[in-house]
Amino acid sequence: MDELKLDAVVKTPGGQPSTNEEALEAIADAHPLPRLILEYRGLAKLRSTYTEKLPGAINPDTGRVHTSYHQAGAATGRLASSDPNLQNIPIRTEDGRRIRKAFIAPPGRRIMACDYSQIELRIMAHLSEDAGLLRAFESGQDVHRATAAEVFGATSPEDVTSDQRRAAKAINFGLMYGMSAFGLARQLGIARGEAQDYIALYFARYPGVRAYMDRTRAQAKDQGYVETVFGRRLYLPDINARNQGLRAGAERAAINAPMQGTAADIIKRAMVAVDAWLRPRAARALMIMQVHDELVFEVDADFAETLRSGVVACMRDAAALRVPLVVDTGFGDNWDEAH
DNA sequence: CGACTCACG
DNA sequence: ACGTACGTGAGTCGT
Repeated sequence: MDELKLDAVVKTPGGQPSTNEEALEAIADAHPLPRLILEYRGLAKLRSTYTEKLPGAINPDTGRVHTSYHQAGAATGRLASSDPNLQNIPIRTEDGRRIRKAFIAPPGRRIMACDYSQIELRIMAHLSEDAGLLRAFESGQDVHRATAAEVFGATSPEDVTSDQRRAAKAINFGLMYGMSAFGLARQLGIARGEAQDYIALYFARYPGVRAYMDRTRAQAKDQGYVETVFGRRLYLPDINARNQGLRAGAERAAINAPMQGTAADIIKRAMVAVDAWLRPRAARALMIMQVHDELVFEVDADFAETLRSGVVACMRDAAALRVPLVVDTGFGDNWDEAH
């Protein structure tokens, strides 16, 4: 970067000039090299982590890849997956999806994927009891579109542009992570002041969400922990630290953990229910993977619809919140098609 | 073994 | 004023 006079705009946690995707993207217009490096890195990652590793992970006795799930692997209550990690199989790029297509159903069977729709935002609606958010989910609206209509003042959700919806989606996700105006600005490529305006507008339209977040921070500082809907706690030893960076990090974790943790509780309850439902039907279908808000099955082709209705009921009824839980399902001969 | 990067929700 | 979005696992590189 020195030689080509390209300025680094991002620093690593160690204070060095970063060469990560964001940093290279920022200087890609000044020289052809950054984009070539990104392209190479993306392909090298897919090859070294997946293409060259997964075939060696096939168990010769079963002909399958078996991951390890860790029940207490993540602080929030999520499962973790390792050796190999099957919770980070690519999906976001076309080349990546070629990896996912390699996970196939045996002859005569199909893959079924079932995922919770917007589960963490639904939990935020439940916990905050915010009237606008509850209404959006109760009426089955596209919640990012509804948020965009509120924040950007569209007369109706149909008038929301794709850019407005994208910005609203970033706001919705960012809020659940305890983001700042700076973080939103960076995510959207806009000025800090503009991002701050969006956030202020959001909280004006969804006052229950702001009150909930203030409550959660206060409770964390007071009690030293936050908890999920079902009462499972995450202790936050840094929540009152004098070191501002540590303290701010703990505050963001305090905001996020009840939502991420409740979602983890709910899908685990669903898995127990699915297991019980499936037990007398074990020859017809297997629950084979969990990916945080998704369950994956293999199923006899002629049993697929029966499985779908059984699993959807288990997942939908795993918790009774102030908003409905919605489950999306898909089938395919491979995991990619099932989405 | 730590730092960095990047795959996923 | 300050740093700046949550939670993971794994590959590569340098020490």
